Amino acid sequence: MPTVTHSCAPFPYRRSGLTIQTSCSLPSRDSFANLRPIMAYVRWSRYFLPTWKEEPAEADLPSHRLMLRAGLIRPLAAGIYTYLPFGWRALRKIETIVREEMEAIGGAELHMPIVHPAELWAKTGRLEMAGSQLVRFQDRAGREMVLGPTHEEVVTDLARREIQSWRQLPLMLYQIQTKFRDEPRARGGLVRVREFTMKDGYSFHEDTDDLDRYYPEVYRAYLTIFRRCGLATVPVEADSGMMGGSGSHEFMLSNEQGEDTFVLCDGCGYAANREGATAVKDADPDEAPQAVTEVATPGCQTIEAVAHALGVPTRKTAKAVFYRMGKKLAFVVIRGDLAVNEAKLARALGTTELAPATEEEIAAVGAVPGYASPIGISGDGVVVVADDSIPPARNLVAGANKEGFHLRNVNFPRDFQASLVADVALVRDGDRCARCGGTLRVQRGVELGHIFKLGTKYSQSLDATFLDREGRARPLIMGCYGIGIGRLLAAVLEAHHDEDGIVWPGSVAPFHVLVAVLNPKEPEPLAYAASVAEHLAQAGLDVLLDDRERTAGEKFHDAKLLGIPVLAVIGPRSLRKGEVDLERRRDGARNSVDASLDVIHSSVQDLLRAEVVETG
RNA sequence: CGGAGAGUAGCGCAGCUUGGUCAGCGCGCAUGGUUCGGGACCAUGAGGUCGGCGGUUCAAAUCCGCCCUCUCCGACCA
Repeated sequence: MPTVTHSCAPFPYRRSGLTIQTSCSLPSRDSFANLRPIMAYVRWSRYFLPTWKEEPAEADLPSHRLMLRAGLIRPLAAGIYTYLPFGWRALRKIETIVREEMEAIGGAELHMPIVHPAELWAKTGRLEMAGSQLVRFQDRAGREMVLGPTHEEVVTDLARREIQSWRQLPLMLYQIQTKFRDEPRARGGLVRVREFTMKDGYSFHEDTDDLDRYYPEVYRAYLTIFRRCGLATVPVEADSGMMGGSGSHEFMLSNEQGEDTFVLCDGCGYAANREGATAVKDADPDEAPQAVTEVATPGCQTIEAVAHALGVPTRKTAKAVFYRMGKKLAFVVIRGDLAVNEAKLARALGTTELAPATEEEIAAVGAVPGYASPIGISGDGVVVVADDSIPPARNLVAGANKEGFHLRNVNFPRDFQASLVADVALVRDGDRCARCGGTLRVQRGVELGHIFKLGTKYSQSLDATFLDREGRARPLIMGCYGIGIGRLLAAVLEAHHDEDGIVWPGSVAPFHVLVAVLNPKEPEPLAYAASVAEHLAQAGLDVLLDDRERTAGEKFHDAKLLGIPVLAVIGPRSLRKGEVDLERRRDGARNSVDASLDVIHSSVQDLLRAEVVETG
């Protein structure tokens, strides 16, 4: 057997979880049998963990600042990050939790490609729908390709080829994979990025009953995953949006700076994404319709100005809002105190392409911007939509379609008609709950997970069918389930930090213990600290040894910044007394224990057990 | 894509209004020495085409134009 020589690495060249032979020649075949797993610790002096003393100017969110300062990530471009070793460890801890819970509900992990043929996306109609978020390019043969922003198409194509019989169902496939979406606006560090790691799962069922039975299992698994990561999430009813399908929930972490908005009832617990939330619209006491009269309102182009000029509350006005959908114009009439929810409007109109209309487009249908009136508007080019707040309202002030004039006492449907009456209003903080009459609160949050009952949207368009028990070919019933792993990591930091740095929940901490030698230049303390680290690592703990030649102050500050649950301090002061000082990151509690390996080990374990209770 | 802000040494910033000792400060980094339990001290030193291109001028980090990048708000978001 040939001997390959290479330079010897200085001790220790063993990293956690790896088995690296440190001899200078490859071992013989037999010697592999003697290798046993080496649970090694990590020496900071030989690790890559750069920390920053100063706050980065670019970052706003606490999680983003901490990830940069504590050496978890580094930016490459807008919304594109490198995970450094410390951050990658945390990410892998989270992935492990996700894997365990997915396997627990019968999921089988696979790995799908990141590059897809565009043709596949054309078949489901999402090639154009996904629009500019979908990165497209050509391979050398000129074939159109895309970077996968999600994998419904690919997994359904796989199912089409492989699933023929009801006997193969149900099936849950999942992966942890990189996605790329060219977001128009990346923001907030890892909260909203363009390249990201996602756990995406897809279930296949023979009928909707089976999907309905399985869906709650995933729902519960998601709650478990987030709880194990130390996060209390709020499941909210969600809009299934461009995914299609019949039911959907988002799992939100309540956070002031979150990228999403949801509504929570303080009475019955009703929770919904703001896109789909409904609220009671109190109607004013019924009053007799009055005759329409014209009134001069010069310079009053906003509802507030008109209401003020005429001395009426905004809820006694009708607001006109215009959207362009394709070649048509949507003329939305809504009570003046309410705002239009574009997602609801799009759903009511059965369209996905809504854009605010320009003044020219508004004028083209005969309306006067600022004084637009639904009265007398008709024609093929315009669809009048009345919010359901309009029919019960009496004697509203509306535009007169004449520069500088409004109409008093406008009533629906006496004075104008609508093609459609629907709830298209945005829920406001303080609105009353449609279910229990309680008060709705609008909250910002970070969307950590999203689950959908897809139904047959993809199986139909990709012709993924199976033979049912009666021998009939039917499209697969599907569900899909996503978790943003990097965003979950960011959320952990949002929820678990203090002014000094990160405070990891034990379950996802990159290391369990940080062993800090205060005087690593002295051979004996360093050797002793190494033996402590080795001992703890052999016991199965993830250990980082701070053997850098830094002042004690720097080490203590870095320890707080990194947020490793337990800090073991080895310095001359305690060593003289035959002790080691242990400090818990969560509350700063300190105690000195006898400097024997076993005592240190059991003391550390005690502290870590307390962590599990607190976060589990 | 709209609105706002910012690009000067690895990080944080000053200098720009009023063009000319204006290539600076703090931290970090390197070397030597002193320190050594909560971000120490002294000395010496390395490091920047001032985001890019063009223009004005005797002279541009500084004035003008175009472009690029980054951040925040909004639009958008399976």
